[in-house]
Amino acid sequence: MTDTDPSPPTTDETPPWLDAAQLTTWVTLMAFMEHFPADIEAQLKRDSGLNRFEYTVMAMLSEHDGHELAMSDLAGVAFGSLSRLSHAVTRLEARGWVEREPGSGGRRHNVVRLTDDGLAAMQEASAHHVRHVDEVFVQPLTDDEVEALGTICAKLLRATSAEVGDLLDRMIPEVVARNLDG
Amino acid sequence: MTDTDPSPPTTDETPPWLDAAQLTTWVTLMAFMEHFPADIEAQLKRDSGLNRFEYTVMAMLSEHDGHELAMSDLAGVAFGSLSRLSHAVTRLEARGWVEREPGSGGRRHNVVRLTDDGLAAMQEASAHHVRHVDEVFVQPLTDDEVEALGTICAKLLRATSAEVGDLLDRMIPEVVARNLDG
DNA sequence: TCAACATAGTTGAACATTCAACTCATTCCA
DNA sequence: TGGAATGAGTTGAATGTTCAACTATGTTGA
Repeated sequence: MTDTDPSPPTTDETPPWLDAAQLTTWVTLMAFMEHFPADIEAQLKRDSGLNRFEYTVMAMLSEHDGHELAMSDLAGVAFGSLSRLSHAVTRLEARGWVEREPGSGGRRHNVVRLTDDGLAAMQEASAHHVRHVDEVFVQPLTDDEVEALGTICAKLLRATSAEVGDLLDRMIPEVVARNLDG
Repeated sequence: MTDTDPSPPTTDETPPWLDAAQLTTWVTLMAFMEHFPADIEAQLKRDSGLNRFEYTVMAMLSEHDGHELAMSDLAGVAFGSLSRLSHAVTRLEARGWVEREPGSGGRRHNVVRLTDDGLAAMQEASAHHVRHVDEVFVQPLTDDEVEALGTICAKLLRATSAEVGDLLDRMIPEVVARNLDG
């Protein structure tokens, strides 16, 4: 595989490292990945004692019919592994915010349901969260930037995993429908 | 505080939840924050047995004069807390890739230095990493998208923390200089 | 009908990060 | 000179995530 042509990149060989513009964005993105999620976590922890994953789990439950979802489906829409979800549900169960139930009907899938306390906690939590998201996401960006960010993240996500890309494509219309007229 | 005017938002009250476009991007961003860093981690772990933070620490050391940096400075440029860094350095030290040294000169700051083994490991690691970054970041995006992503992440970052925004502004010219002619 | 396999979920141990407590040197100023 | 206070760094316990092993149900096909 000794490639004697040093011209355009896209070969099997090591690609060149980033140019100035790419490097600037890459470093910014690294900083973003480190600090932005941590900021969201901190707000949730402070205001509701929940971490980001637990909040997402509760939010997804609260949006769905009967406030319940099968473990695997919930893991998918909350973007986590089944194991991570199982541990998280154990913690939420201990606080009385969700309960496990052996699969309704013939299905052997276990479902998780939000309790009344859980729903109340969720409403309280989301009031704070909405304010924070407004501050750190809605206010700083123009409409064009919001759109561009969505497009770019979707592309990058698809480059790392086609499955996640597909999951997102299926999920987004549902999320939008649930939130805008549910 | 019963607000009887349901018109424009930006008051002290709870802002409205996201519109369809914002929601689409927000969900995509949540998925991105969950999966993209995990994908980078997985590549580093698989190819070099390092996590993202450890890789960044070693990369920053390898770029600096004498391959050494004071703990606090290193924590800053690697975007982590001093405690996290101290634990990470303990792990890297155990593998013989870095060594601690009581502050050179009069200063009482401890410095960390990359060993020869560490530098070799880093060169091996970065060869794999460069290929992966090319695949999941450079190839999927146009030049305009790269630029837009940098701008947007910087804005969001600044909205969550002015300090991190400032740190980045100071850091980026240095990183670019070190990588393009060092 | 039985064995093999796949799917859904749980669990415990290992590991990384956070948090709060601590040490040690340095500076400030009284 | 001699404390407070400050900054740098370490440490151990608590928490959350991952990983691999495990259970249990369901499905397939000989």
